[in-house]
Amino acid sequence: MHFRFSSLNTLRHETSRYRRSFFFIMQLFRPYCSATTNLISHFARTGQISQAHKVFDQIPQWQQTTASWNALISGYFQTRQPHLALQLFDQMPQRNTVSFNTLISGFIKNRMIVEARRVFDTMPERNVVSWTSIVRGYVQMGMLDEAESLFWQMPDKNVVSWTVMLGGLLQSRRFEDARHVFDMMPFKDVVAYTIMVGGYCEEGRLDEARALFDEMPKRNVVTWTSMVAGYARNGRVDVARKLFEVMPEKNEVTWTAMLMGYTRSGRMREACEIFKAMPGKPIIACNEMILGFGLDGELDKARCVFEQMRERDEGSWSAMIKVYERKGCELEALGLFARMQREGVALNFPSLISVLSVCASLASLDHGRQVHAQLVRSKFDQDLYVASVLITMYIKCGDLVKGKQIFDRFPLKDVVMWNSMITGYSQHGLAEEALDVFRDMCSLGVPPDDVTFVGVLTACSYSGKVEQGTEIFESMEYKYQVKPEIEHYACMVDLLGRAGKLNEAMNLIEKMPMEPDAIVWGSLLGACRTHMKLDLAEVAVEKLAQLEPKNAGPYVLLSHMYATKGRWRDVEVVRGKIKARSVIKLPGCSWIEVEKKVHMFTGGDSKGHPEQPVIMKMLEKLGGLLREAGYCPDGSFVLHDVDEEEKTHSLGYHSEKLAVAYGLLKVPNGMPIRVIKNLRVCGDCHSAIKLIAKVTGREIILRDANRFHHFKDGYCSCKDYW
DNA sequence: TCAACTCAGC
Repeated sequence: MHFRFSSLNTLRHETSRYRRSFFFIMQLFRPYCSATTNLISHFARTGQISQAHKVFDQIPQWQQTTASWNALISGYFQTRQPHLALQLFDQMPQRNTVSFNTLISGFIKNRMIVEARRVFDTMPERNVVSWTSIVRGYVQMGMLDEAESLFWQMPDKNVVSWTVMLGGLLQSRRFEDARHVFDMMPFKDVVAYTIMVGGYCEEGRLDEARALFDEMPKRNVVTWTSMVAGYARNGRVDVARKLFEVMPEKNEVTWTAMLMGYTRSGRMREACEIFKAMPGKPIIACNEMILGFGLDGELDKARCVFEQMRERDEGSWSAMIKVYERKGCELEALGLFARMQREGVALNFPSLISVLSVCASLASLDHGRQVHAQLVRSKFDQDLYVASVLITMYIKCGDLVKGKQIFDRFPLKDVVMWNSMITGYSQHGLAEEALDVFRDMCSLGVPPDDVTFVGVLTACSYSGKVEQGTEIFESMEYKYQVKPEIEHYACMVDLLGRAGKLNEAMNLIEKMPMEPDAIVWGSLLGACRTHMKLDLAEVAVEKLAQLEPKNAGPYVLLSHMYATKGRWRDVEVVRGKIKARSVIKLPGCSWIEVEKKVHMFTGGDSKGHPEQPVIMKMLEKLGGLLREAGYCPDGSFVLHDVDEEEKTHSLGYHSEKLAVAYGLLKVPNGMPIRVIKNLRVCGDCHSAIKLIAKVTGREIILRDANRFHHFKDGYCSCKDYW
């Protein structure tokens, strides 16, 4: 390239021409300048920070506006790299107030309030945004006092500043103060109103929310959605629906809120209708459907939704896993968890929790350990909640030592963790240990909650500590400020009943401040059966018949009691009632089989029974497996035990024992089986497992409160392990 | 370029 300057004049002329054209070009490129800034900020906003930086590096320096620097800094904050953002800030050729504001809000986004405050204190000049940002920072950190003091110091406030403060007050449930601030606002826009409405809704103060909603001069989608969600969340689904129908405009969130109203109240028919009509079907809505179907027992439909999703997030996986866990499909849950990892989905909190629960109910220490290892790797194991679930898992799997180890590792325990340990010990019948933990907890000043007392009372009940249990029960309210709920009364009925103090148990029931439920009466009935107290048993059975008209279990128990007493006429009468209640008919079963199976569901055990359909499915699967093994060639199967004393076919498998038996079948071959449930291994359970060991040719080791039970070749040997 | 609002998960 070469230049030809003919003369100085020309040179001058040329130069000015060049200068003119330079400004002309600048003029031309000004939109281009803002276009690159836009591009950078777009990439930065969407988390593509490397793209943003690449564009920034490629453009000439004159295009690197302060705005583009700011955008880049904001991007680094957004991608959680505050150090890089700060580095960039230091390199900036010139900074404006926006740059400082970007820094403040960036630090706040990364929950670095101290750094944000430092910037705020040292920046050359502050505007409303700076003030609002820092107030918002304190609100976000829950430091409301700081937020308030700064808010009132603000030289001038705009709607946003007021709104931020209002949000903070509502967030910490200071409704009266919030209302005061709201009334003081010189100008209220839709957002301010919406926040107020949303705050009331969140608290369940629907009438106040509605009053404000009706009074608003203008509403937007968010306002409508808040109101609909408020009604939907608080069990007023039909009101929510009415509002939903008349909304001028709906978005994904609105639809999802409405859907949730139905799924949460178990109204799946309506939920389906909404889901079908919903445009776009966002992931959250799909996840909600999975949970709704699943917890309603429709596992296939839940899975169908899961499989049909175009895109899944970790919530979808955890929802499906949780559903399997809750419905007793442990292997399915583990299988899905494995697939999740194969497909490269990041481990996430809820699914790890579900899987741990699965390990606990499978009592599979091996799986449990594997999950534990993953928890350690992903650093989730430091979480107090996770640790509590881990403790429960180890204890349920019979590894009390490991459970205790984890428990001891946390110097600061929350009530949930204390409860895990107490409940764990009590389920093993280790009353002294449970009570020790309870005492430690109290002496450290951790206030026990309702769950604590269920654990403690159960421990007393299992170990026959009547006086101690009674004393604790009576001190609950005045000493610990925990109001006894129905489950505590049930524990007490169980405690007194087991100890043979049936009249006292009955007195307690009569004095209960609430209406006794099936669990309470069931506890009494169980105790009556143990102590052959017929008159009270009859009362309990009548009550149970009213509460659960379709449940034949109590009558079956009563018929056994009559049979024991030789009152055969009464047996016949009760038998009629059983038949009338045996509405479940399995294919290939005679009525008498059904009667027995119905008894299996409820087992006459004092503890409540899980969902019948799940047990039905278990029975069917178990039956199929046994049939395949040629054990029951006639197509029927009855796992029964002959009670030698009473000469009756007493089917004592309550659902949980059956679950144990079924769980055994699902553990893959070649894996050692260890089972511990919160039950003592008794004769009937033994025979079921013996049968399974024989049919499947497997060696099974079962562990209960005191012993190892070793099942092999249809025989069982026991040995103490303490 | 920076500041406010609605739908989950234990």
